[in-house]
Amino acid sequence: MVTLKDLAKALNLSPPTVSRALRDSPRVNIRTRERVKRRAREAGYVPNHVASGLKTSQSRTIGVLTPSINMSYWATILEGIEEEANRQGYSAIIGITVNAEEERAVSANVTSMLQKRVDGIIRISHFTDYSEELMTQMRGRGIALVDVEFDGLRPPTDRVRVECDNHAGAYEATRHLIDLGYRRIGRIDGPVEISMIARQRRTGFLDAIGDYGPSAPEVAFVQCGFDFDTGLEAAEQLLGQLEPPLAIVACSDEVACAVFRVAHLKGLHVPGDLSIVGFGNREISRVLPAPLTTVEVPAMESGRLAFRQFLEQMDETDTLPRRITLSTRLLVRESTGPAR
Amino acid sequence: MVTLKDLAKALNLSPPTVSRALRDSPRVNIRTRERVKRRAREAGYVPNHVASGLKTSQSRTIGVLTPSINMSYWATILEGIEEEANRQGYSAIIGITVNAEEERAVSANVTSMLQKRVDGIIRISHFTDYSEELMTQMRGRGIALVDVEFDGLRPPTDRVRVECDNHAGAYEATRHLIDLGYRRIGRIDGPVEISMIARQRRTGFLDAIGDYGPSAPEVAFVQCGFDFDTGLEAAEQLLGQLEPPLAIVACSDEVACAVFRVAHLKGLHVPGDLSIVGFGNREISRVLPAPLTTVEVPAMESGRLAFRQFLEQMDETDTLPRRITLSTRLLVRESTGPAR
DNA sequence: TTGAAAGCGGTACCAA
DNA sequence: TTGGTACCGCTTTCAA
Repeated sequence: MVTLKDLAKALNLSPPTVSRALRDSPRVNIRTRERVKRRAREAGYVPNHVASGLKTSQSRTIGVLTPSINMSYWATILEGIEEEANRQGYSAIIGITVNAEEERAVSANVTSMLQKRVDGIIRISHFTDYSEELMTQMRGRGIALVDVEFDGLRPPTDRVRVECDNHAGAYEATRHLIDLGYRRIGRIDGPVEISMIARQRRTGFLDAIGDYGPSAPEVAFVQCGFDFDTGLEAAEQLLGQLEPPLAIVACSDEVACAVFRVAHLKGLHVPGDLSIVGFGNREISRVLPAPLTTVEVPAMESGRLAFRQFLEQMDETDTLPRRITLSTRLLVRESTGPAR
Repeated sequence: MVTLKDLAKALNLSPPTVSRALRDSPRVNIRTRERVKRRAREAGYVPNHVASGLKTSQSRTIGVLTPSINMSYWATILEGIEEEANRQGYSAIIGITVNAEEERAVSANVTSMLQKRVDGIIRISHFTDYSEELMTQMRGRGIALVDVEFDGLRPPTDRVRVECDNHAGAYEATRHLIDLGYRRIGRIDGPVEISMIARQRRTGFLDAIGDYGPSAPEVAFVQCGFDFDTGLEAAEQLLGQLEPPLAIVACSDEVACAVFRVAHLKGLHVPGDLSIVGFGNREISRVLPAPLTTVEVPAMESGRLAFRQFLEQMDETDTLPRRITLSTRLLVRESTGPAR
């Protein structure tokens, strides 16, 4: 396995010179540079990033903490991070931090990332902040921190956050149904006791309703998680009422699917008998028998942006805390139609 | 930032002793060990894996090449790898290698992985093998190679492969429909010109039909990719026929969704007017208005297994090439019913 | 423009 | 059971 030293010997140069040449330093004669690079290529030399990282204390590696890589929303954010990181010559190591035991998982993963000397950590959709202990460690090591879609009730205000505009998204989705003429609208909320995102979406919904003043439609509320299974129960509650709503705003695409399913079981036609709006534009919403009207969130873009925020932090001497909110967009498809 | 040397000084010990103590070497007095470890904890010492990696030339990092992290099948495999890797104290760095330019993407990613001195590379669902150049590099560096769901027509026979039993899966799915009494079955094949998996599934289908001898049902074939969009066209072809089949075996869940969609547009009831079987048990198949009968493939398990195969290779002096095939299982849900 | 020496933070080897 | 020394592969002074 050829090393930089080997190269130097073969070329009759010193290691520092070869090192500089390989990095295109102007302090090396241009012809020497070419000679070195050609030789390196011929010899199949592969620079050892762990060695250079040791010296420079820059690993060109970031850690990414995510609740899952198997749900398209988070996975898409992850993909954005990954893509941008690779483009910039960084690698990402991923830690999966299942919600159930977020704290412990985070701690274990962060420890491992610290050992690998990551330059920064990006965290997707977490509920609780890092422990004080971890924060001390990370600050002491100058690790750049970015949060994407932080979902806890007390988001960290001293750092950089990237998120999408849940309020506006829910507002627009609701408005869409009202404009279609619905006078009685069902709302399936997310887990508002724990989730900031669920709250923002609810508020968006309520504000849309409120903005219609006295002519605002009547509202029926139920609540569940963001997932399909709890969504099923919520949908049954809502559609099991004596006079069920003819239009429903769900807190997520998964829950919208659940509504769809229950409607199907009850022989309700979508959108003829029931209009449904989801949230997220997950892949699934596009491939349903009747594609879902939903709120598109720029997940990939938010991942890319998060990485760029990390890079900026690396350059800055001190970072000013900030929050970046990405706009959403309503996608009208086939699950909503005019009220009869 | 406290280093091992700092610790040694503070404890009045030599660095080697501290190093051993931290790794629980029996060559260190048990009481010294405890003392060292306690002190390390108090001091907030975090071992530097990049330094130790430099010395031991073991990075405890693997590279994973995947076409996407955003489609549940591959993402699930990835999750399995990731999970098992973390459990064993490894990290994974991920390279996304879009099909369109697989070769170039692979090469760029592998180069970056080599620079990071990964101990091995696991590759998910690729069509073409590594270039000779890369193979030489990787062999020279003793990098352990594992393939999961290699999909090319000429799979590498000199390495370790993990895959699921596509043939048996398709066989069982087909048999299921025949047993339900269908006498005319539609088949939507995957991209058999390029994909081994598509071929295996087709063969499974054909063998199931063939095994019924003279009483075998009639068959109508169309073909597309594994994705929803091309599936749409295929489904239209099949269901647009004068006498369309009443049961369809699709090459993937995405394509099955497309069939569902087209059936919906034509006012066909599933499974009343049309039975559909998918392949993959992607999340989506579970949350459709009528959940899909499909073939479950143990994706998570195959990821875990792939990592374990990597670990075994690390231990072995020379690896014997092998192929490990995981069984599939038919999940009967609501998209199939008896023929009328 | 180039090179010598030192060191990044650990670990392996050998000696004590 | 412990310590001294060298070294992993590269980069950063500083001097030539």
